[in-house]
This record gives sequence, C-alpha cells and structure tokens, in this order.
Amino acid sequence: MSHPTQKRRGTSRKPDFLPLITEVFAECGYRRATTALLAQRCEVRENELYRIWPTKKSMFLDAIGFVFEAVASSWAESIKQKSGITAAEQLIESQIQNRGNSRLHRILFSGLNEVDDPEICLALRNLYLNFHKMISGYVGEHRQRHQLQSSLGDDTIAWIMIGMGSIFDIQQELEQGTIDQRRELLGQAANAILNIR
Amino acid sequence: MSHPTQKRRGTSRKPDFLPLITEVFAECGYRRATTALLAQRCEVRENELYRIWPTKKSMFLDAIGFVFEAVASSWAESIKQKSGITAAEQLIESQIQNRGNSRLHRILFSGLNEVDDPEICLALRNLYLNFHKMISGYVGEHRQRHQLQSSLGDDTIAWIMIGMGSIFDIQQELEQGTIDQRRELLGQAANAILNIR
DNA sequence: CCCGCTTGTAAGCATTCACTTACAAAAGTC
DNA sequence: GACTTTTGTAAGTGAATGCTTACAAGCGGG
Repeated sequence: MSHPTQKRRGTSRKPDFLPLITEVFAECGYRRATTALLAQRCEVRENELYRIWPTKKSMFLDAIGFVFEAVASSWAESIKQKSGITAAEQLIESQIQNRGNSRLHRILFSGLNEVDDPEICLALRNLYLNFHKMISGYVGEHRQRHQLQSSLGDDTIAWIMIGMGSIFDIQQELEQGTIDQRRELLGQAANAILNIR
Repeated sequence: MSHPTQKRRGTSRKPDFLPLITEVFAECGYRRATTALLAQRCEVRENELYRIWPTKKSMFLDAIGFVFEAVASSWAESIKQKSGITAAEQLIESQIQNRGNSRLHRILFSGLNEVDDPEICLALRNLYLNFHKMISGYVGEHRQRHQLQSSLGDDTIAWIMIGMGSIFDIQQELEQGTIDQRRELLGQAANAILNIR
C-alpha cells in the first residue's frame, strides 16, 4: 500500500485515475468517451492509460466496479445515521435527497447498450443482482419489524424499488418535470411499496 | 396514397424502409448501427437513404416515432380482446405474454445515451409521457370500476408500472433469470400495484 | 554515478464511418 | 420518342478514434 501523500507510480496509479475515468464514462457514455478525452481528464497521454489497462473496454469494466463500490459505500453511510427508523426507510430518505446528484447511473444506461459483449453483460448483471440483494435485505428487515405481510415477497418489492430508481433516472435524463416532482414521486412510490400489505 | 401492390418511389418509400431501419437500430443501438448496415437491410445503397433522410439522426428520430406507433397499436389490439376484465388487466396480461418478443425497447435504451441532443431528448420525453398518459387512463378506469383507493394517484401507479416494464427489459438484456421468472415478477408486481389500497 | 525502470512527448497507423459525388440505367410523362 | 425525374452502382473523402511505437527525460537504488 502506497502512502497517500506520496505520488503513486506505475500501474499503482490506477486508483487515482479510476474516479476520473468513471466520471468521463458517466458524462459521455461508453461510445462517446474517447481515449483521448479519458487521458486528458487524467492529465496524462493515452499511452499512459494503456500502460495500465489493455483496452478501453477494460477501463469501462473497472468503471462499472467503481460505480458499485461508490454507491454501496454511500448507502452504507446513509443507513447508519438515525436509529428508530429502519435501514430501508433511511435509504429511501437518502435516495430522495441525493439521487440525481451523481450521474453514475449513466454508466449503467451506457453499459446496457453494450450487452452484446459478454464481459460487460456479466459485470452489469452482477451489479444489479448485488444491489437487489442488499435492498431485499433491508426490505425484509423493515417488513419483519413492522410485521407486514402481502402476496409480494421481499425480492419482488426490491425489484419494484429498483424500477422506481430507474424511472427517476430516466426522468432526469429526459428533463421531465422538476427535481421536486421526481423526488415526490420517488418518495411516495417507494414508501408505499415498502409498506404494502 | 400509393397502391400497396405498386412499388413505391422516391421519398414515398419511407414507410417501406422505416420498419427495417427501426429493426436495425433496435438490434445495434444508435451508435453501432452504421449507415452501411441500415442501407444493406433496406436492400439499397446508402445514398438512397440519404435521399429520404438528411442525416442518420433523423432516421433515428423517425424510428423512435415508429416504435411509439407500433407499441401503441399493439396495445390497442390487446385491450379489445376480452370483456369482463378491465383494459388495464388485459394490458398487463398481454405484457406478460408478449413483452420480450420485440426488442424495440433497445431503441429507448440507446436513445437515453443520446439525450445530449435536444431533439432526441424531446422525442423520448414525449414518448414516455404519451405512454404514461395512456397507462394512467387505464389504471384510473380500473380503479374506479373496482372502487379502489389509496394514497397513490393513478399517475404514480402508472409510473411504477413503467418502472416494472423497464426492469423486465433490463433483466432480459442482462440475461438475468429465465423468461418465466421475469414474467412471474412482472405479473405479480404489476397486478399488486394496480390493485393497491 | 551508473543502470534499470517509470514517465512524458509526439507522431502515426489502420480502421471505421457518416456523408458525398458522378454518372449510367431505368421509368414515368407528355 | 424526347424529356424529366427517379433509381442504381461505384467510388471516394475527410474526420474521428482505438491503439501503437519510438524515443527522450526523469528518478531511484545500488
């Protein structure tokens, strides 16, 4: 492990570049993010990046992984704030407040256009499955604590919530309505689904 | 109006080409659908297409319109089959059966990566809003007939259903689970949401 | 201070691709 | 049958782009 204040060298600079790379992919999508632009944003030349990653695709795959790490850790942060309400409720509240601040979901939209590539397909599938598993866990805990029952399983509810997140993202991309309207919709829907009987 | 058996000429061949164009965009997405391939699938040369459309982007915009027409008319078809159940229920049933047969949603995914272009953004926004309006209408009629009430408005419910459709499409793209599992999920979620109290 | 590894600069290479041009063949019109 | 318009063929162009190569400069460790 290299010291944080010390400048990283060689392939160990990957962690320095990855957030910047991810940012560019999020802004432009996979196709329009040129290697020239990626290098420029990392303040190096293209061949520096190719000393670390063999192809542009491998940069993208790492960016997908980075998105997962970033989102997962932001979730972990947001559910440990208050007590008294369940993790699921805290997560929804934080989503209402913060979803739309990052454009990381653009990487997922972009990746969905590259699913013909089996590696990208696999990476995205795992990402979705992991998020779904986490959400299912929170939903299950919430509904058990409040002794809620319905014909819908926790996993179905979790998928519906992911669907609502996607709708929020799509609406944002399409500049549909105001941010407050989107938050209102997300909040109403997610809470209703979470507590469905 | 030209006679159907007579071969269309000039720009009036647009309706002949548009379904084929749409198909290619659905298969490859906007970026990877090359003009060479588009022409090949229409069994003409590229310049023939450019005699009809000024740019590739305008072909894509027309393809978005075609998707809307195609889906809307397929919906209209599916809700007039049985009586006794509401249009909303018939639509859900037909979605369970048929969603996934066409890959038209790929055009939407693809378009979401091009929203930096204001024309594409506008076309997609209108498409989503139109679908949402139609679904809202069906939902409202269903819930009124069954005298269902909840804190969720018809429009919110309609968005949730669009979200579930998106999840179905995403799962299909990612080859996540079996087709039957996806249908099961879509059916359970959509019906539960439709009848939420 | 020398040697080996890493970093930086610059140029270039091979493809791809949206879009164009030039022109001949065909078909419709009068 | 002259003519005008549409259709088909073929070639090409200029720009973008993923990725490579060649080489000089720096820097660390012995």
